[in-house]
Amino acid sequence: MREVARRAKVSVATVSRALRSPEQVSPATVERVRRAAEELGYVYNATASDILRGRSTVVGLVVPTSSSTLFGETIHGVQDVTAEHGFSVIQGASRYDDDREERLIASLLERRVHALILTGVTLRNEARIRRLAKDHCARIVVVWEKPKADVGISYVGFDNRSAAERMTNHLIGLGHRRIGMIVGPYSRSARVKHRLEGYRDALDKAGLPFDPDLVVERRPDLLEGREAMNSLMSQEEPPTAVFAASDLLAIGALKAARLRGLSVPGDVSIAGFDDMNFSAYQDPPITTMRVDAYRIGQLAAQIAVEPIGAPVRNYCLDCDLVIRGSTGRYALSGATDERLQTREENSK
Amino acid sequence: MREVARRAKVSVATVSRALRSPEQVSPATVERVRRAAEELGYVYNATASDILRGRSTVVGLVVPTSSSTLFGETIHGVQDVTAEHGFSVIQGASRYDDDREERLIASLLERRVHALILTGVTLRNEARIRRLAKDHCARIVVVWEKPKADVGISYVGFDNRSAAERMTNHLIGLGHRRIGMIVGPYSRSARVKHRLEGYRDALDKAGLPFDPDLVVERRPDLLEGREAMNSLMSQEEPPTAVFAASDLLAIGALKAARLRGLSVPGDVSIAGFDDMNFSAYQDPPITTMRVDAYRIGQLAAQIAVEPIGAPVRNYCLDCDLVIRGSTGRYALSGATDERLQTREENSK
DNA sequence: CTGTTAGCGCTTTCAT
DNA sequence: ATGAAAGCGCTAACAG
Repeated sequence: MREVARRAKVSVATVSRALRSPEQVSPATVERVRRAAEELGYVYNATASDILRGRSTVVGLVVPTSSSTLFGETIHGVQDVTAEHGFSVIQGASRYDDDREERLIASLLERRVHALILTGVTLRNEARIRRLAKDHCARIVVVWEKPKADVGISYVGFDNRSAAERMTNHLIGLGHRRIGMIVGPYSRSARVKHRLEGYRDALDKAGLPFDPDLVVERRPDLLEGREAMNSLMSQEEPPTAVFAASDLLAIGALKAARLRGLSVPGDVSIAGFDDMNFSAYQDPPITTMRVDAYRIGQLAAQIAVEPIGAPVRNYCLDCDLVIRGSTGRYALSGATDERLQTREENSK
Repeated sequence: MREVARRAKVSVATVSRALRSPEQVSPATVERVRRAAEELGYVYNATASDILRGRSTVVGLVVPTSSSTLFGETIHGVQDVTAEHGFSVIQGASRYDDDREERLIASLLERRVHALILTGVTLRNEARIRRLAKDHCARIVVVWEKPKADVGISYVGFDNRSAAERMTNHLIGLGHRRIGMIVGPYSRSARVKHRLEGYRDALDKAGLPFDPDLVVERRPDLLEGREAMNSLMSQEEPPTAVFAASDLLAIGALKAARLRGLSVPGDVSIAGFDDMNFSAYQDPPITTMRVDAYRIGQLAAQIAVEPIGAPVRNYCLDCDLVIRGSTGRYALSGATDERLQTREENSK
């Protein structure tokens, strides 16, 4: 900038003004400065500006994994809105690891992010986050989850408990009485814990017994879904329907069913959660709970870019039950056997 | 920091030293400073440090989309390696849009990133990037692509052309003579263009005619894959095998085949590219070309964190042909008809 | 309209 | 081992 000033024969202050608020400077000077900057290949230093003005135009975003089409939509939502406001996004993936998440948050704070968008709150980090919010040094937004109402933190989420209850009710309504559940790490993530609670509530209200053997906790990925399904279906009295708390697990479960020669939904129904883009493309397409991941990102970013003192905001979004081919009535067996055989021929 | 200094009754310089290089300070003072910092809830400001030292510990990463399990792996690779070196990652998604990409790169440069990791080079931005590399203001790494050798830019990629040629040869080897191709935006992305070239080369070498009607250009997503397949199979003389230049397109194509009552690979073979985690979970599992996306990210990050003056480095990785159930010999029809019918019953 | 000056939070000589 | 002072690239307040 100094060089630009010298070349344009003005002071650095004028250069700054010409570039950032041209209306304060005479057109001729603006033009001269612009040309000088151009010729020297000068690029503005946003960091220096931030530091001087004691603010920051970066937001930090922590997701469980970057390798998910779902959180990817949230990321896009965040990027689109922040970009409009001239913010950049530093992103990190916790990979479902507490230590990594902690290090990530620490490094984001050292970068002096204006806001922190966190996907969920782990039990371990909850206290810490609350302290951060207190210190008012950064805005905090929790997404994909609706924390207990009294926390005083902004969030953009939906009611995981009631959504899971609705899905379970769908299966109960189809006549299923033994319903298995495959869940992510509920001991770590409130989001997942609430889904499990919704499942239990639905069973309770329908007067069905809760059988802990029917609940399997796994890391949310395809292979784990497959293994979980195998372990469920190997039981003495296997479930007739399985509710996977994420579509990733559901797709894995579907694969396991296929390899075992089970027809879906003829022999066993499978339901997912999230409505990932892939879910409609499975065979059969997967019944799931649609969540507007992009919208979550947009709203979170809107909250994030507000000034530090702005009020806490909460959005609780709706989600939609999307009924597709992977769930069906219990016990219309009979024709199943024959279908089963050809099925095995078809699949690898 | 000033406050910490006051509380510990030392100068700011000592605070800095005590925190960053404790060996230069007496243990007692270090302890006093540490405690003071703790009590005041002081957090280090990495940005200020960067600006003073005239360097930067942030790298910029531009991917086509954040919503892809594949680029997600690359992102993880980058994050893991950069984190080890104390760098943060500002990430953006171009969404296959030139303007957005340009704005993104501009904003990253204003943040004074130490390095820029770019997924591919668009024709439009190639000149610009070359200029950036010349200016030596940031390290540039191109990933997922092997640019023309003479460019003088670091890259971590693989030979898209020869990989596509191998896949096409696989199909030819199975007896296919009419092979369709569904490609991403090859007019924009060299990566995609090379895949198309590989396909053509394979046809040429096998003495098969190139029929432009058999090549469909689409945005790489599921729905477009489905539509592309429909348009290919509606032709008067449809292909007996389809090579989709990404697994996303292949999965979409598979869905289209299913809905049309076509058996895969009985009636038509489908091959993909990338080996996304979902591909093995389709029915039938998809034959594809495996790319080590995580490794690409790791290597790119290693190059990125090197000092500005460090040499240009190039890595050309291998990829593996993974043969699964979606490709098969041409013309073993006959049994197909009957299979077809049950298939229609099964799928929704 | 433009220049001068002070200073953001930190690190690094250079003294002591 | 510690402190004083200069300065990174930029902007805001104040003068002119």
